Amino acid sequence: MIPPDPISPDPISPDLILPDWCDRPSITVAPDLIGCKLVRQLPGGPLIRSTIVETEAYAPGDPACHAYTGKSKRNAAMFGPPGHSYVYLIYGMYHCLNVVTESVNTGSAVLIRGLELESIPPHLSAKQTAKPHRIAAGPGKLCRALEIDRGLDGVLYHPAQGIWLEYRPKVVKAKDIVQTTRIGITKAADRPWRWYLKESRSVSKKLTAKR
DNA sequence: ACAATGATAGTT
DNA sequence: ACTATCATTGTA
Repeated sequence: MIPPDPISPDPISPDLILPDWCDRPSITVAPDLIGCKLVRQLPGGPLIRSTIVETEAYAPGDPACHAYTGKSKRNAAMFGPPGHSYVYLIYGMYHCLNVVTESVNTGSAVLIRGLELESIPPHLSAKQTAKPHRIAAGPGKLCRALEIDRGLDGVLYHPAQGIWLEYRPKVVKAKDIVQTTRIGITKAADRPWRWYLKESRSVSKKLTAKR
């Protein structure tokens, strides 16, 4: 299918994840994104390549989903075409990055919660001393590391936008992925719509909070 | 356990 | 206009 954007057709890049692949239920796309690459080209800065190690699905009819009560200024991108971003500000200080799933006007997305950076970019080298593998462990932290804010809300995942997705470079087996309940929500907290790479040290939290 | 910090959505 | 809430994080 053709991306509904006025973006010039890109050179043959078989690794690039396109909107059509995201046009499926978030509960299917979320585990499929584990092991895929998120790449960020900072404007006038470094190229940051990373592996997605933790995701959560937010679905139509899901009380925890921002789209649950309908379209608004904040969540408009969720109702847009798949394969685009949805970025929002949370707690007044952190941003969260999503991949919009399913067709226009559906209102579903996958929250990216953890990234493993392939290397530490220069602008983060000061923080490198502590725990480099934790720099993008958590939805707020990864947006800070990749300089993602609402300016990137609703853009197509594509090199031309400075942010894109690539397919898994190698197979990820089901037994290497853990499925648990989602973090930080009160509504529909029992739905097991969070996935993470078992072996990764860049997962925000390994176990779901009890009680 | 809790403060930081501001936009959002629902209520007067 | 007012206010409770919030898909978080770092520090105590």
